[in-house]
Amino acid sequence: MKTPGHLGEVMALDRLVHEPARLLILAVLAGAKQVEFGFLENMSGLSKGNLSSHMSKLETGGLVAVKKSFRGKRPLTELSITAAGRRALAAYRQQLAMVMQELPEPTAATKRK
Amino acid sequence: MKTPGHLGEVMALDRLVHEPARLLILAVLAGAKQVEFGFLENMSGLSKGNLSSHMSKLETGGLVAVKKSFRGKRPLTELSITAAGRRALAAYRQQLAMVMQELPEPTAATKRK
DNA sequence: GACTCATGGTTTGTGAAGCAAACTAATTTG
DNA sequence: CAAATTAGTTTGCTTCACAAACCATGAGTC
Repeated sequence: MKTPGHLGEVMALDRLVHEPARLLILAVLAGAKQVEFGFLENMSGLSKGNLSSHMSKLETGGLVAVKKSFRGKRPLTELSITAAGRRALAAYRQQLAMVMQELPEPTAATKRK
Repeated sequence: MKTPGHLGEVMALDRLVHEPARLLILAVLAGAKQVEFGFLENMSGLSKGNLSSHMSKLETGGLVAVKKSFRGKRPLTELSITAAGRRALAAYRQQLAMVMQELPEPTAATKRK
């Protein structure tokens, strides 16, 4: 037996995108051409360390491009979303939409404080 | 600086619910009073082992109640969602809805095959 | 010039998580 | 009675996410 409706889609969610910290990063990147590391750090509340490691995973997965350069004499890391990243995000969004259709609306029983 | 809109909500998602396998379990349980272990196993495609461990986590978290008995001479494990489980699922659903508002709609650039 | 502090990250360490495979135990079947 | 099925649990392995430590450069400042 298989799961009814589109609920089974939930098992196919892309874990690289599904992780909250990375989903946040991707969503921010989707709204800009290029974003600095430090901006993302402030925006997300992630520590530099965690941001760095999530960034590397997204880069390895090909969802994000990382460009390292210098601003004056200081290092500057900028991130941008790739075409594959946009596709992955769109696919994730779509699967999520189907999953949400199957989740029950809050009822009177669940609404009480 | 904080993240704009409701995007920051993504970092507050309940990890116990966010895990796909458990979300699937909760969604199924939300649609029935009581469900047998074996039914859930078939429905989800999870191995008994994985199902057992996710079940334990949900039980420990108080989102699910587990009732062990016998059917004839064989063990029978039945799961049901608790009130806390329904609330957690509803809260998750709601946060997810806010996150999805912020995710970009697929555009022409991402739509091509 | 030696110290300290800030900037911009990367590396390392650790506890927890998810999954597959092995195991337990009872029962039914050949 | 041996083999296979049912119904789960336990164990072991690999990966993960996060925090803390670390590294390198630059800018005061005494």
